[in-house]
Amino acid sequence: MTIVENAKSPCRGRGRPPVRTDEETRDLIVQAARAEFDASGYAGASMCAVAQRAGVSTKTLYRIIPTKDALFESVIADRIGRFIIEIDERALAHLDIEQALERILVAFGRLTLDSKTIGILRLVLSECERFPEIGRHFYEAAVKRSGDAMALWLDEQCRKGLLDLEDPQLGAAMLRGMMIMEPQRAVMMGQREAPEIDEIERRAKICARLFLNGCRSAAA
Amino acid sequence: MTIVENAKSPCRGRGRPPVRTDEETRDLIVQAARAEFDASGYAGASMCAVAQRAGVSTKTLYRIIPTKDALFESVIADRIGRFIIEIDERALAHLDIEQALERILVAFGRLTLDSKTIGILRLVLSECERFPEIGRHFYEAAVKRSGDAMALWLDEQCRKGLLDLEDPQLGAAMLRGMMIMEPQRAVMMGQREAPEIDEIERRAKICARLFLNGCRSAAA
DNA sequence: GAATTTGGAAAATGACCATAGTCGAAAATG
DNA sequence: CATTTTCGACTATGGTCATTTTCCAAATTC
Repeated sequence: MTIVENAKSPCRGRGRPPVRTDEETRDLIVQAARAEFDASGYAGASMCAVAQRAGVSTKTLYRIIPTKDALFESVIADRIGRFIIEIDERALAHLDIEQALERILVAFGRLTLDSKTIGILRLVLSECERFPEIGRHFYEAAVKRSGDAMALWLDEQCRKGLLDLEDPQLGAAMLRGMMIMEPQRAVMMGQREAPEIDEIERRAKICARLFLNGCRSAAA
Repeated sequence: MTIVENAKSPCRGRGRPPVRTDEETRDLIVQAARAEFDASGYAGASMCAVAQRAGVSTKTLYRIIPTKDALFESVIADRIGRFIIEIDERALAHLDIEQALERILVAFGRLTLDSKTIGILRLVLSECERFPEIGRHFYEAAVKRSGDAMALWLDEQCRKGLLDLEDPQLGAAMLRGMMIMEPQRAVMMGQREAPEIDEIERRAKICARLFLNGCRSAAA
């Protein structure tokens, strides 16, 4: 008695079969919307342009995602998972502390200095007044989570006696700032291209050394 | 034979005297526009709302500032002078290097962690795709100039042998990042209030110590 | 082929906006 | 009071946009 089936099950229904599943269409739309919002901001983006970019009609667009607000939120939600940096203790175990921190900073830099990431960040910053939920969600899921991961690692190094830090959260915040603020801001303002991997590595090396020296000396 | 007088000289003209000078009206409008753009972004702001906030008619608004673009540029231009940090060598001369750096960081923090400053920064970041001139101008006049001032000071300390830095520009960038990125971003995302002066001072102290220790140790 | 279902193209709707222009009430001079 | 000037209230125009609706050409089953 399964009256309700998957709406898109392939072999039922008499009419014209769907070109794509709604899932796929949804993806197309969200990708298109990301590009459009990125180029024009929330208020400047046009639903019509999104539909064109996605290659669907506005009718389909509105069937899948019913309002512009919902579309914007979908775009952010779709990307938010990519803003988290994982720190894998075991992969770093065989490295000395400076090399390990370098690795962590490189991972963080690759993530946050990527031009797509910066595009989303700009969107969030621009619109978080209009969509406080998005600001909060992004901050919790991306900024805070990366910070916590770093702080946890720093705290562990302290417990191992390799480091002396009063406040690992603050230390993590400073590390992130010294690593990415300047280049990220320059990219966001259109004053330079996103840095290549070798620049990120160079920067990470200098940051790691300066930071660790700063802490070790403080301990002495 | 002075035929052309000041357009608003108080005692000529037979008709109704102007309520304000055009200068004053212009100020009113720019202030109102700052609030409106800040609240709604460029595309979302309405000229009508700006006029209402300023308490003038749209006619007057357009007489003083002829287009929305020009208004936006006026808002940014009006504020851009406030984003520059001056470093007064003589005022710092009697301090040791750590105290001096602390002072510099406090000045920089007060400037860049102020909620009005952050509002303008958000505007610039949001709209610098639409107004590349604004992005460039802001970057040159604010970001770069502050950075240069700091780098110059750092370089001088190196020459005095108090510091060992390969790249003072990079050092200045890192200092700024560690000092302000995290709190500035949290404020911009609406996740906290702008920090009070004592928090800024605490942060400056920690930054200065960590940074100087980092550099000195690198020299040893 | 008839019935049925899909989704694109295009137009319709109702709102808001930048910008320009008209009108007239107020306030000063002579 | 007549004249002159300022400026706000109101209206108009041409445009864009989000959202809805209509119409229709496939594509599939029976």
